Amino acid sequence: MKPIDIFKALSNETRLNILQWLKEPEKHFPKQGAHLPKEVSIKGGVCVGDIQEKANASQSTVSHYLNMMQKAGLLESVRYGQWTYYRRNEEVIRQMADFFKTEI
Amino acid sequence: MKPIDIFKALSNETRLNILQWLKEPEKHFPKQGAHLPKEVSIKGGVCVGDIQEKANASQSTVSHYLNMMQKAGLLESVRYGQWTYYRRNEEVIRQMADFFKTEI
DNA sequence: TTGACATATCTAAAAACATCGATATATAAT
DNA sequence: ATTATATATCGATGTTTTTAGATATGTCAA
Repeated sequence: MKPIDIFKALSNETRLNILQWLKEPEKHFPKQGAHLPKEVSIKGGVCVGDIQEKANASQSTVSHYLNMMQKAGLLESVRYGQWTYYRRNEEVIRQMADFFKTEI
Repeated sequence: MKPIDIFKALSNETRLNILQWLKEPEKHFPKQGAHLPKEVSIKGGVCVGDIQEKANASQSTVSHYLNMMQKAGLLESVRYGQWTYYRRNEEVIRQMADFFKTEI
């Protein structure tokens, strides 16, 4: 876990929003998983297009955001067909919250 | 409390170090308060010069760092004569840790 | 195989940030 | 008053970040 990369990733309103939206995907992305057959459940994952629509930024920008958040460890991705689903990496987020509490 | 300003302030190794050093001022700044008469105790405060020396950056850079950390709410300052003593704002830091734990 | 769609990557331009030396301000000491 | 010291602010420059359009890659459907 690299705290500075995580802080950088969170230093932007849109990225911070994305992370928070993904806490409750079904609430913030009602049409979530519309593409997926029922038997495939990518729990909590939302595809780039849905995130882009809500984030109101260009496709390349959102893709870039998601990539940097993943590199920082905040998100993880699963590819299903032509879609990439991003979800929170709760383990890292929890570690970071602990780090903040005890080391900052 | 503006989380994004706080994240920005923490997105830099030197600034992150400063905040952590100030958790244990007596440990990291042995000559702390050398200028101060005993009866004036600015608990946990360290002057800019001492911080600069340890941070190994220019005086203007460190002054700027401290100012932005203060604006973000992470630090508070007390002026005593020609010195400005900076110390952590534990209240804000705690709030931020809670925010991270519950909202991120 | 072709065409449509989702996502990633590339490229470039603008905006923001980082950093320092120089200068200003404030206080202290002589 | 002058000088010295501590800190803040200014101004300039180099670096990083942001952002989007264009293009590439990969997948699906006909």
